[in-house]
Amino acid sequence: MEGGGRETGNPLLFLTDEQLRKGIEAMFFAYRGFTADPDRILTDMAYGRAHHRAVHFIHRSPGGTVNNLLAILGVTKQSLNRVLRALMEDGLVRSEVGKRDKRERHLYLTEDGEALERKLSDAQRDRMRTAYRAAGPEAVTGFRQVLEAMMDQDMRNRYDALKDLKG
Amino acid sequence: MEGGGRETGNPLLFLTDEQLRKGIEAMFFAYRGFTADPDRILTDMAYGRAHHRAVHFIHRSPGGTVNNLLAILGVTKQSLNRVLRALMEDGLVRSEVGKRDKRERHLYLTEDGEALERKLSDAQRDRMRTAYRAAGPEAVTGFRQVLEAMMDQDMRNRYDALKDLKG
DNA sequence: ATAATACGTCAGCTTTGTTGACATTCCAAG
DNA sequence: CTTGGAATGTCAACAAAGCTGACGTATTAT
Repeated sequence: MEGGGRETGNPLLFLTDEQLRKGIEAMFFAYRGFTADPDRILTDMAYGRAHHRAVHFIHRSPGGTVNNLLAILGVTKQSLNRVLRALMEDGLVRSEVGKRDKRERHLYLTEDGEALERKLSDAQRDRMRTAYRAAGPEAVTGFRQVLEAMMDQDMRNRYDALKDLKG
Repeated sequence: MEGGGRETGNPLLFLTDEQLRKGIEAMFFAYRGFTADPDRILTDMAYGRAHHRAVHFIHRSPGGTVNNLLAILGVTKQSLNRVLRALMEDGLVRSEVGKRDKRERHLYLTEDGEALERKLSDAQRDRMRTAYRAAGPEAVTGFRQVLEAMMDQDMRNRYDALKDLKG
């Protein structure tokens, strides 16, 4: 019984398949909650998660180029273009031709775009805040540590690049 | 400056918008990593994430009914049916007419289905294990606490129901 | 001059979700 | 025993959001 413990008083009990499975399922169900509030807001206005992501990251690095955003999101330009076109037609995003390099388009949120971003991130932050508060500061540190260790290297790079912008 | 701190030596610094934003972005990028390995395996065999989820939860509660699975996954029966049909045609899932209630179909993985499940969950567990090991046991506790606090109530119920099966 | 880059766009395909409608089978209550 | 409702399956049609491939057009770099 207690199969596979290499040492007595095993300090690695948190690495059992049971523990890992619980982590996997927690991740699955929690991600649902994580996206639930924005999803509700977005479907009311004929947008989806893709629009949310675009709006979020344009807000995060205003003036970024299309290629830049493409790299962060990891989708094809055709897919992103469809989303950006809709957002620009609806006046939530505007693009400026680059000064140094006129091939580039720099992306910005309009006032309306910022308003939507605030609405979405308020909802998502509220949930996050509630969860953080319930779990406590030490749990939050652990939460972030595990998530960061779970990223692919290139995801980690994208995440770190964003972190450097302000914080 | 340091806007909005209600107390000096504020013990709630982990609840700043900056901290929350980092958590949100960490969640976004980490979920990519979380699904990356299974996704790679699945596209090689013309399956997608939906098939993975079905296989996972059938494995978790063998003999569960279609309705049961529907409740866990939170999709329409039409959507699930398409996935289940493919899995059954390919001999990975079998369904048994209920003994007590013959309207119900009880779902099981075949040997091939179990083999696929193992392949997928091995990949996912490997990543989880690496992340857990890197972060350490205390971080793992915090990770789970925050995730659980982030779930909607009904997600939490589904999660807890699965937990009770074995662990 | 020519090649490469950044961007946009057309067309077509896939996965996975959605509604709505309808048939079948079966349990249970009247 | 009939009938209502539950559980299931299936058809059709559609949408969101991803993909590939091809092509055009500025613009910059070599």
